[in-house]
Amino acid sequence: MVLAITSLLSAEARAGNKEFLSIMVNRKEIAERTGVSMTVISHVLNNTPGARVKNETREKVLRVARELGYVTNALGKALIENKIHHVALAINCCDSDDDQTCKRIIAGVTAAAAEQDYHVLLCPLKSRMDDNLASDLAELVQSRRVDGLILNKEDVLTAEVAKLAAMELPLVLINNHFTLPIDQGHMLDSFCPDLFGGTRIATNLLISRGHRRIALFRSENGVFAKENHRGSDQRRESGYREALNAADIPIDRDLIAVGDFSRTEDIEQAAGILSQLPQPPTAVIAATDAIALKALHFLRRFQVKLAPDAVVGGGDLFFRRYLEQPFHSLVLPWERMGRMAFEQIKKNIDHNADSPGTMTVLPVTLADFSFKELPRI
Amino acid sequence: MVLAITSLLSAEARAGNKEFLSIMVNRKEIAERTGVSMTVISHVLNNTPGARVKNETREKVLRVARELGYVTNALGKALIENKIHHVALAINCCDSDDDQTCKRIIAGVTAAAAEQDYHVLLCPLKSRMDDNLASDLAELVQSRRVDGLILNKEDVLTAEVAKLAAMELPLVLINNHFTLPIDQGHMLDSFCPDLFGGTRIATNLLISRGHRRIALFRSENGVFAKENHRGSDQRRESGYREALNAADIPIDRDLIAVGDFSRTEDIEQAAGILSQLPQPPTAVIAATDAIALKALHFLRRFQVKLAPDAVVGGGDLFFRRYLEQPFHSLVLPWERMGRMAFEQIKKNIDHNADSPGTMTVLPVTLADFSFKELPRI
DNA sequence: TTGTAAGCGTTATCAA
DNA sequence: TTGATAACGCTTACAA
Repeated sequence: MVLAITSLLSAEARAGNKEFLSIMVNRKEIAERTGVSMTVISHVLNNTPGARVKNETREKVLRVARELGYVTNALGKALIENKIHHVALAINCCDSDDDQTCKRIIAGVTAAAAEQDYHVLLCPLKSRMDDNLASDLAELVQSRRVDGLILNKEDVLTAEVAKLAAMELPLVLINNHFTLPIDQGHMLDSFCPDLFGGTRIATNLLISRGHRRIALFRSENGVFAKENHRGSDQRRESGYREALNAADIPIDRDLIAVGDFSRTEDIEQAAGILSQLPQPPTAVIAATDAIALKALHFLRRFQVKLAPDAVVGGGDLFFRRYLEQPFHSLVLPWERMGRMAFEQIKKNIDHNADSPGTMTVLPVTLADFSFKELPRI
Repeated sequence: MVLAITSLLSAEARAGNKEFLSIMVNRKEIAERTGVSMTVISHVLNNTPGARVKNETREKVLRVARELGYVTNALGKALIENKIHHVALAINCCDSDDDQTCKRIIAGVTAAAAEQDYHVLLCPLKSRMDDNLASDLAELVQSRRVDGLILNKEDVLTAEVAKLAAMELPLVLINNHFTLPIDQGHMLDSFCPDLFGGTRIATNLLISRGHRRIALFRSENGVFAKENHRGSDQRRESGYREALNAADIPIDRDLIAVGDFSRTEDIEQAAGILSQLPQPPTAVIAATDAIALKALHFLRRFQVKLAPDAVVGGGDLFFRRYLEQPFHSLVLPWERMGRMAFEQIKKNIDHNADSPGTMTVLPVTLADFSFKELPRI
């Protein structure tokens, strides 16, 4: 049931309105009204550096342009300059709707773009569906709708990225490092959070609180994990191991839960297994606050109770502060990565001589959060 | 600290690569290789209805186009058709980062747009800052970067929307009904959730569980609330009152908490006041799950304990199911609204004769969620 | 069935 | 300091 109310206003009453298209002004009109040529008008409106225009003429043009409400047609301009000042941001917004990653990356990219008079075209991606990813995205550039691509997809097939890379179009990756085998040496600009360092920090925190049985919820991305040895969850596990090793705590494989934790069932199952261990964990590290919350929930149901500060999630989602059992979280620098990704693509667009390609790893920190603020009840 | 690794690959090794721009093919090239005129090529590539092209010619053109990897330049086409097949979605993504509204609207709009070969330009809005909103958005259309505008902003100044409306450009509103005074009769296409009905449902649910002291957290939007009598929180309060009246429960103004609940402090303060009442509430209704969670948190600190099913939030955020004290939530039809908004703007763009304008109210439902699944611990 | 040519709104080259 | 004129890549009368 949808309630719709239609305005009763008669067609005649609105008849005087011109269509918006018909009131759109072009430079020919300015030329006619000012008696100035297109060339000069162009110089005035673009403030062409090094073009001398008599002050009187300039002001006349500007005045008429303002009077007519003239706005430059970006398409005409783009056609000749071969730059429309748009970039595409390809990102998955729909799935795993329980975090803020996508919003924060979008915020970073659009903010940086706005500062340089760029606009952002949004291409929603489906999780783990790469059918025509490369060609769909390439087409956006080839049709000149955008000048370059920012691709945020962790679990993209290497072959698809390779296709894009081969096209030599302005491209920047987020959450995905792309490197061809060392002897071919091609590298794409990319930005990733330092999940190794972040997880080490998280693990160290828990160790410093006296925990020795720390469970790690670590995703397994199937085919993607197999072909990419630098997969994000591998990096997480390395950080975890590094911290335990440094503290001389033996690694117990049973504490490392592996599954597709975008599926709640997998979290429940992992929690069940952990709870059955002879010595269940006393602390938990999870990739996201969503996984942490669910893990905590299911562990509770399986009678495993953790201290409120014995959990570290990721993403610093607001809700973790207002739980009866609040927990720690890693701050992932999504906005900053978005900003940097735009700034890099802008460079690639401007000097389209291809640069060497840089892979950038950004620091992950522990969210500050005092548990004293929130006494347990 | 940012760790950056630059590829060691020498410039020479990559020297053979052509710039992507130089490999871009145009129709002149197809014409040369096939010996066919631009006209025919155009007919073939566009499948112009009612154009007869010899099959042999058609296949030759298609083959060469494919061989060359030809992609139509959308700018050239748009310049002449005066349609670029882009729409702008103006929406606030950054602030109040604790809900999914923005993501879900984006998902709806982009999905519907993709079905009709449209692309979406994202314009991030700042909360309550309307400086040049109308002229900034209008400029997107006037510069022909987009064919129309979808504006999602609840607390926009009426004057700014009126400016946009006056320009008669393709425009659709989400979360904002715009109506000029009845004698002027102008109405814009708009889509809103039925917050009146939704809140009535929520209130009825709590009444049916035996609650008679139901607190309502209802936002006050300052200047916007004053100038707009149909503000969303007014509609919420009406639904609440309607349900109580129908059940013959007297309305106690003390139970209606008013504040700017995007600020956590306001929630804390409201919870404090509610807890001091001679008869504190036994149930709570809040606009969003985020507010509900925080309200619950602070009420708990003020020693007010509610039953797990005595709270109704909004937005059906995942976390509410995994709390020690899970709660109900209203499902707001954001994707659907996004879809409908796109479909409407598409119509407005195509038949740009202006239509009467329709305001559409979409049903809000109670999220299904069985508390039996989750025994209290 | 195919081709010629004008035009969409801009910038750029070159001359005046 | 200004102005013709030719691009840019495409569509579309109109002609052949």
